[in-house]
Parts: sequence; C-alpha cells; structure tokens
Amino acid sequence: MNLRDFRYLLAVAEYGHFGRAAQACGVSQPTLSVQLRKLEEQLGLALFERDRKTVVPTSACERLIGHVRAAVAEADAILAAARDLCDPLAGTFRLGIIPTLAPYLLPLVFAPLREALPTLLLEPWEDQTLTLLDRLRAHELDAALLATEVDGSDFTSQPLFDEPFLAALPPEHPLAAREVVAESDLAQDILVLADGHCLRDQALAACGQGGSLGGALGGTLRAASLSTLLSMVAAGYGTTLIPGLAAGTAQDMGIVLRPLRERTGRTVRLVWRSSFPRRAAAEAVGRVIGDRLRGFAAGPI
Amino acid sequence: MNLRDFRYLLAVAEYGHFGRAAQACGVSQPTLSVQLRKLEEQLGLALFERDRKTVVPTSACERLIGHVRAAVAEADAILAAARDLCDPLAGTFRLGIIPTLAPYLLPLVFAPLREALPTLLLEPWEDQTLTLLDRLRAHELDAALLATEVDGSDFTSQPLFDEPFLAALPPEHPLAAREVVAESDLAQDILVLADGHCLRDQALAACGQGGSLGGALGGTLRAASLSTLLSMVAAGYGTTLIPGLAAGTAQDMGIVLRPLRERTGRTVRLVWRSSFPRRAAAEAVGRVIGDRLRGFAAGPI
DNA sequence: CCGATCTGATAGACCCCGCCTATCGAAGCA
DNA sequence: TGCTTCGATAGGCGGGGTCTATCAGATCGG
Repeated sequence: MNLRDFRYLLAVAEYGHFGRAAQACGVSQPTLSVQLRKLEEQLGLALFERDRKTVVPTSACERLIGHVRAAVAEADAILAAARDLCDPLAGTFRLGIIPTLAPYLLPLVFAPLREALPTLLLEPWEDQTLTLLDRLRAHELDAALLATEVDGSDFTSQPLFDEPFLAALPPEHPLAAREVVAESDLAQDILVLADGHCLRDQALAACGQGGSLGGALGGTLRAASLSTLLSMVAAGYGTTLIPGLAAGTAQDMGIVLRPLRERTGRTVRLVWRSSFPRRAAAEAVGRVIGDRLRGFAAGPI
Repeated sequence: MNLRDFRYLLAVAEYGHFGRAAQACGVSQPTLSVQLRKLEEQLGLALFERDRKTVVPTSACERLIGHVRAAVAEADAILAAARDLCDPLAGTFRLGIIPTLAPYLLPLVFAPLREALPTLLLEPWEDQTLTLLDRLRAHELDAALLATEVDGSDFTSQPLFDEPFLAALPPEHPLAAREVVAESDLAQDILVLADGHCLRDQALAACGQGGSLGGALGGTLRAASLSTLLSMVAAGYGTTLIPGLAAGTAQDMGIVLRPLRERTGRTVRLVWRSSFPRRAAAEAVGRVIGDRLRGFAAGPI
C-alpha cells in the first residue's frame, strides 16, 4: 500500500476517467490501471465500477475515500512543513548562556543576530555551565555560550572572543590609586560568586588561591549573582574581579576598574553537540556574536 | 515518499535505536538506516541526531511527527475499513422494487433475508420500472426487483419466480359465478393502473387490448396504486387483474378472485448492472427471494 | 454496415529501488 | 588490548513500477 496509489485513486475518483487521471498524475494509463487493480486486490474489494463509458467509485470506495484524502493531505502537510523546516538558519534556536555573561552580552548581540538571521528565533536560557552542558546533552538546548574549555569529542566549540578580567575596587580602596593592579594583590579581600559559577573558579585561580579565601568576608559571602557582587564592592565590603563586558554596569555603580597586570581573562565560546545537525545555524550565531565582540580586548578601559 | 518510511521513522522515534526499530519493522538494520537517510534527503532536513549511544529526534522531526503519525493512522484506518467492507455480503444493499410488488413481497422476504444474510443491510426503494432502471444506471441502486424483461447488456437479470395473474371481481359480478375467467372477458369493464406501471401494460396485453379501454370507467380511471384499484373493484366499479401475491389483500377486501384461463402471469426478476462489483450479494439476495417464493404459481387459489 | 475513434485491460521488457548479507569504523568496557 | 555494540557502507539480488505496443469492446459517422 502506497501513498502513490492513493493519489491515483483520488485522481480517478475526481476525473472519472483513467486516461485523464493518468495524465494528471504524470503516468501512463496502463500504469494507473495496473496499480489501481493491485490496490483493489490488496484491499480485497472493488474501488471502481468500470462501465463502458464511465468510471464510478463503488460505495466501499466512497466509505474509504475520506481516509484516503486525509492520508494524502497529511503527507502533503509533511512535505510542506519540511520545506519550511529545511532551512537550518530558520526556526527556533535554544541558546544557553552563563549568568556572568547573559545580562551584558545579550543586549549587544540581540539586534545584530536578528538582522543577520531574521528567520532564526533565539530562545535564550540562562544557567550555570554544568547545567547548560547537561541540557545540551539532553537535547534541551541547541548550543551554549560558555567561558570555559569543553573537553571530550561529544561537543564542538568555537571561540568567539577574548574577554579580559578587570579589578573592581571601591573608590576609597588603596589599590584604586594604582594604574594597574596585580592579580595577587586582589587576594587580600576578594569577594567571589557562589559555587558553580565558572567566574568564581577563574577569579580564584587568577589570584593564586587554590580554593581558600582571604579577606574580611572570605568564606562567608557567596554572591548568587554578579550584580549582587558588584553591589557589595560598591558598598566597600571588598574587591572582586569582573569580566570586561560588565565594565559599564560597574562604573555606573561608582566602582573603580583597573586593568590587571597579567591581562588575565577568559575566552567566550559557543558550544554545541558534535552531532547537532544544524551546525550551520550554530556557526552563523557564533560568527555574528564574534563579529560584534571581536577586538573587545581593546574595548572599554 | 512512502508510508513504509513513515513507519520506519515512527519506530526509530519510539525505540531510539535503529536495531530494535528494524526488528519491530521486520527488516534489517541497514535497510532502515538507508531508507531513513533517503527520507531525510527528500525532506531536506535531519530527522534524527545520531549520537554514539542514543538516537534522538531533531526538533524538526518532532514538528513533523504528528503529521507522520496521522498519515500512518489514516492508512491503517483504510486497511481496517477495507477489511470490514471487503465482504460483498456485508454492508448496505439498495434494492429497488416496483410498487405492485413491494407491499406484498417485502413482508414475505424480509425475515428470510435477514436470517440468510445477517450482515447485509437492505435499503428498499419503491418506484416504477423506468425510474428504477434510471437509478440503477446512476449507481443510486444496487439492484431492482422488476416484473419485466430487461434488454441490453448493461444489465444482468436473474429470474426469481413466476407470479400468476388473477381476475379480481366484485362479488356480485357475473363473472364471479365462473370457476375460471377468460382474460378476454375482463376487457369489458377492466380497471387499470396509471401510466408507468408495468402491471398496466401487462393487464391490457393479457386482455387483448392494445391500449384502448372499454368498460364504464375506461379511459377515466388511472389508479395510482394497486391498493386504490382494489378498493374500486371492491366497491363494484369494475374488474381488474392482479398479481398473485396481492391475493390475500384482495380477499380480505371481499373481492372474488378467479384463475385465468390462459394462466397469464409475470416473471419477477432481480436486475443489476452487469458491471456491479458485488454480484455475489445480488445473487445471494435473488436466491433467498427465489427460494421463498418458488412454487408460488401453485400457491393461494 | 463498416471503418475511425475512444476507453480500459493486457503483455512484455526494462530498470530502479528496496532488501539482504557481509563488513567497516568508532566507541565503550573489561 | 580484545570484545561488544551500534550505526554506516558496500555489493548483489529480486521484485515491482513504469513504459510502449497492442487488444477488446463500444460508440459514432459516413
């Protein structure tokens, strides 16, 4: 039983004429006759009563023809839907983003993405690195913007741009007087994010602290968000290390920013499953973001 | 694009495993792999993301799979419906019957038909011969019970039984005194049905009247139904010639019935289009009616 | 009354395509 | 490292769908 046979059946039912039906189907009349007879044998009933002059559907055929029409319509719907879906640069694109990047990066790239990929409907999803990777693995995300390297061949990653870290200091802080701050100097009273934020580990590594915290609030504060962390710094509770894209927000809060002596920073990458079939969409998204943020190392400050 | 491919797709989506899906479909794993890849190429999109350990439908596939399920369901519905319809002795059977036969024959054969062909749903349709033939030609009837021969190869007819005519007389009529009535004697004051009833022509032919009418009411009465005609005879307005099956009704009305000298009668036939595909049903109906009415010539009176 | 025409059915040949088995390649595991 | 698993690939085979050519029956017009 074949969809083609169904189309033959509908054509004969419509034209009441094997020759014209065959023409409409783009096949020869014998082809259509043979196939319809086979279909009749498979179904075990006569579909058409062949009179000398007319071809009339049997009552059984009329009982079936609704289902036949429906089946063909569904098949056509599949083809039509596939035509809409076949462009890998169209449709929804579920993009995971880490929390220390999302609020500062998204406003910069939303418009360029919409302009460059107008048919791509971006669905951002903010979560920490490990959660994003889990969701990637579970096919709940199409790609993710991370600031860490990803190992294993399951994932493919594309570096987009380098984002320098900056020392964030209260105005009255002694280090604020310097032009450049050494990473190790921050260790004294650095405030860091809660577990799970990659920025926490990167900040601690940069300051030469394997995991133990110094400073007044060290060990007690585990800021849930970069925004909270900045508020604490602005209030004079300590220093921290922020990603470059957050510079504008920090300065607006009255925080003093200084470049780091070792120019420590992180590389923002777009990551997707190696088996992800819409690689073209992922690469296009990465390219647009990279183009917008390239040369950011020489950006603000 | 093929329904089989759709079934493959659904199987892989269900099992998430090519091997098990192939087993469920009754084909080898390479067959299923190749066919699905072809389907993907035809649709121009990836349907499954093949990971090392898992096979996961793409988002495009999930958008399509509803239609796929629907198409397969419709195809299955066609098969199921065909199974129900394929028995030619099942389903509705639209049977035309002439008015001079219907009220007397149907009560006799309804129960036997229901018993012999319990799955056949009889739909009687009462009309005059020519109308029935038109409806047969138009496929609006499956067969018809007629009392005339049908010419032409378009129709096939099966004689069921012979029905003798009887002279119907008012009790006080002079002919009522005789044991047997000659057809020609009825011509004096015979009453006949309206144009279009085959019984009218047969009665006139039997009485040797080509078309002109004698008798008191001749030329003015054109009874619309046999029932009306019998009422007229019972009221003494004239004589008539009735089909044997109407004997009981006539006697109940006080009419005197007499056999005809020449044993004139008519043959009741079942007629259907030669191309009618459910010949088996027609012949079965004819057989049941024939069995019930055979030997009717020696019946009442 | 006999060709011309039209219709669907049939025959025979061809070729694509779906199926199989065998094998590969990569990954995971002991 | 060898074994297992899983999907992809290769090659061969057979069936089935398609074609052209033709037939069979009916209708129509000269």
